[in-house]
Amino acid sequence: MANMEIDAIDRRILAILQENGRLSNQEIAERINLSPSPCLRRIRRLEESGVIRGYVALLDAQRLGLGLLAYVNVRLEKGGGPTPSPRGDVTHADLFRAAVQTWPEVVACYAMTGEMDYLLRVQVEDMAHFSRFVQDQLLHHPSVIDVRTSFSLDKIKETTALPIL
Amino acid sequence: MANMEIDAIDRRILAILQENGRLSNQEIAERINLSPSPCLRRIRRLEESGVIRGYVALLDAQRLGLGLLAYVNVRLEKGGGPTPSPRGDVTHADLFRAAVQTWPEVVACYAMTGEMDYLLRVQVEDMAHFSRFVQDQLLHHPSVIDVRTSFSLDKIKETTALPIL
DNA sequence: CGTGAAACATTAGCGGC
DNA sequence: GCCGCTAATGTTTCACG
Repeated sequence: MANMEIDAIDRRILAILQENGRLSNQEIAERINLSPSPCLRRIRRLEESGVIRGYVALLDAQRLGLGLLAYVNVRLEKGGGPTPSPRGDVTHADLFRAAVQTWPEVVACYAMTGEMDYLLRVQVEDMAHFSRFVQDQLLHHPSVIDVRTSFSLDKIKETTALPIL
Repeated sequence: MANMEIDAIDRRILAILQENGRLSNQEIAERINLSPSPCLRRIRRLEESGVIRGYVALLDAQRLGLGLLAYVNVRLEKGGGPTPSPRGDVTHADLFRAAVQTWPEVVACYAMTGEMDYLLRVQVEDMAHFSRFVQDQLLHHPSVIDVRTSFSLDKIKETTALPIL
């Protein structure tokens, strides 16, 4: 089911769901002028095919005491792991990626083109917490060479909805 | 309702909902050993207070033909707007922020500390589309001085769920 | 906080285009 | 193939103990 046709009606359903993921099937059916059963069949098909990756609630970071958002650029050592082992090497990239999965304050991490190797989105309570994270986790990690941080001063725009229409 | 107490039970509800925003109230109530009505009352309270900002479906960008993700650092002109007007000025920042809202390919934008003024997350079909966006929109904008782009090579981690437990 | 009943939503089966 | 109807099942919601 990796490949599937997505027609204009599917796109309208997706546009609605990525703005409000809890609308009832009936409500969605009404908005696209379809009866509930074919509408539901389409939604299930989009879910099972993986076009819809899932449904989530979005929370307010401020109100949960996570008021500090940072983007951190990380550069790693090149080549094999920290113990230069024979072959079938664990690379620095492998080690770093595994570590990232265990750090809860890192909510996103991408391998990037350009000067730096990785871009991390880090969501924490305050500067004290962030400082501890950088000192004790990031800079402490054997694969990390260099770290450059920018802090978010203001959120101009932020949406999980993709421009599909 | 800006300030409200969030106890351990609320946090467990939030942790569940930010992983699966379509679970039925009954299912959530079971998982936290509560009966459906107080559970629903808590959820409604969290929604109305704004701790839960909303519910969304997350879509697969690849399967929707939006396979290219870029982070773009933007630097703006300093001071008042492009027509150096008397006072009560429209600043370059104001102009740029308004433009950002109208660009669908920009799914996120933050004002940042550091060398560059803004960080944009841009989601597009391919390099051709991205190139058009930079040339025709970004560089064409009168407030923009400088633009530096990095492209995502690999998604190591990405979650909308905040580390609240 | 929990119970229960009414209102509402989801889902599978079937006939028609 | 895809749509829309109906009927059974399951879920949400609210008044009340």
